[in-house]
Amino acid sequence: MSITADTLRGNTDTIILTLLMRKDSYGYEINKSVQKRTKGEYGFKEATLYTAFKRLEQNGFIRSYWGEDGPGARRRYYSITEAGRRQWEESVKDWEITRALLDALFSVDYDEEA
Amino acid sequence: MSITADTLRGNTDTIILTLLMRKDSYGYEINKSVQKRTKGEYGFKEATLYTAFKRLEQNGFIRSYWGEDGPGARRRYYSITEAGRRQWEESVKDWEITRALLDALFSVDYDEEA
DNA sequence: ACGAAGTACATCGCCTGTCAAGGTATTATC
DNA sequence: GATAATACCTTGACAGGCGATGTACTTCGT
Repeated sequence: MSITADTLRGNTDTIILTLLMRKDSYGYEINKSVQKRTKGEYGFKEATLYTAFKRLEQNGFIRSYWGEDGPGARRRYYSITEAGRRQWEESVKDWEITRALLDALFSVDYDEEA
Repeated sequence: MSITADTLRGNTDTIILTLLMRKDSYGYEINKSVQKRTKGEYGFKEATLYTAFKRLEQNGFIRSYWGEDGPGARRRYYSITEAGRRQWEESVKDWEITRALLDALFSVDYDEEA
């Protein structure tokens, strides 16, 4: 696993929730959105993605339904729940805290006597 | 595991390297420094800390030696190697990239059509 | 003198998220 | 009719974090 992916670990769920805040979506599309937002620098491995959906649904943060039969392969759509929105709020706050912690911990200019 | 700890996962090694860039140190002291820098918000679990030392030493990023016998319990000191410094540079660059990725991925204001 | 708390190191075994590898099915393109 | 793209899913292994536990020495309060 690359270092980037390791730092991203555990944020998969929040990334998915962020995209579902916008609109209902399905696995393949969500992954394309991630790739677009990161200019191709990051994308989920499929196994990671579908494990995350399962976890999120089990936790009650998302709900799923099969898309209408149109042309193309069948799609399982996901929508975020109220609990999911609350979880998202918390996770983003948490990210901001963690980001500040790591910025401090990676600083070589820190004054130990402060 | 708290969300914070999960995001921090994989950054343990870099945190340790950062502190060793400053001066040689030992487990207990390193952990105290982490707590000080994060104003008590974060600290390693001992098991995490000592596994990290092992990993870092096996990778050639740090070297260890027993401290002079003084009063108090014996201490195993660690010093960062040249390879460790290079690794640190890379990891911090990586953190900056990942930080930007997550900031983008957690944004609800992102323009999908951009 | 004695017990508690602090300093300091170390290991074992479990848990969790990631991912390589494999599989299924449909549609579009050449 | 083959190839690529779309779309979903599962299994098993791996790696890092951590709870629990153990060792040993020192300091401090009473």
